[in-house]
Amino acid sequence: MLLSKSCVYGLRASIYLASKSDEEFNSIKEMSDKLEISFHFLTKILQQLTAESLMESYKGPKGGIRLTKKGREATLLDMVIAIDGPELFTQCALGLPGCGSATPCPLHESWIETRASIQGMLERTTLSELAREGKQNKFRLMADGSFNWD
Amino acid sequence: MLLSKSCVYGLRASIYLASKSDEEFNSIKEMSDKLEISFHFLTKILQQLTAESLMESYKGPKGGIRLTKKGREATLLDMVIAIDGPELFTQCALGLPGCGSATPCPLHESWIETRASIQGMLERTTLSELAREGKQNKFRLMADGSFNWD
DNA sequence: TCTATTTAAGAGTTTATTGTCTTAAATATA
DNA sequence: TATATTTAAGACAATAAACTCTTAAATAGA
Ligand code: FES
Ligand code: FES
Repeated sequence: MLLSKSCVYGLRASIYLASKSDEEFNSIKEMSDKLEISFHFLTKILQQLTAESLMESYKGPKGGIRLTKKGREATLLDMVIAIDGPELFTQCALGLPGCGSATPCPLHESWIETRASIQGMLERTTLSELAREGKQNKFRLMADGSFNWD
Repeated sequence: MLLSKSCVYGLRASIYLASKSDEEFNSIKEMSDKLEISFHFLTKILQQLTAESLMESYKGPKGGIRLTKKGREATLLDMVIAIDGPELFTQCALGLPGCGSATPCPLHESWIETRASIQGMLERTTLSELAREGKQNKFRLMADGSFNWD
């Protein structure tokens, strides 16, 4: 799979949050219910993102999580790298250490091009854009189309 | 990672075999030594490929493995699908079931395009080509450049 | 035929990923 | 201040991926 499950969950949550008001803290429990993601697992992933200042959380009643300014302006690539790390965009397609034109493997030329196209696609896409389009076109954010963008 | 380790090992072995004579059976032990891949693990991966008629093996002294005609004409995509399955090229980037334009997620349009570019890159590249170029340019097939194409 | 060699097959182990559960810390509100 | 609510943190469990080991089957060559 291109992205880990953690990453995919993190992206879905990010898009969810991007579709919400900037100020309000959103309950993780409610989000995990709506997106059908394990609550505790999602919490851990979001903690990674708060550690990277892409989100911020607030404890207690009325508490929850929201995107920071940085997070709202972030691209999918930023989120992916925060969760899965940059390896996908730096590593050799054949898993050899030190991918580079100095010591290319047979796939190198093709791969750096394809890799750049993956990266470019993630870089071009901002969370707010995605959330806006998702809301507008009622794209789904969970298995069945039952997700409600409000 | 884009491809599983099994897949990457399988690809490296496939390129290795493509650089060898069509008729001779190549010792898996020798190949696993040269490519620095666990012998038993590699054997299992190659068994998958023989099951798909991309390779054929022969037991006993002077035994080994070689590409079939089908295997020699195969593209990287064929090898990848034989080992990792077609999921990478059919599944939703957000892991939602049933990726398709009928029930798109917010990433769908971008992803099918990028996915096609990955597939295209693997499809364009045949094993024999890769082996020929690798041999010619002494591209590396293992960690250090010490691999010898003969 | 006997032995050594090599792949096949399957059980078992280790490690990483994914997911669950419990307890602690913060905080709003009664 | 006491309680309920919510995230934080870490231990724990289940599953999957990666890797190892053992035994069986095929076969070349002595
Ligand atoms: S060295 Fe293999 S892709 Fe760059
Ligand atoms: S439905 Fe998500 S990528 Fe197609």
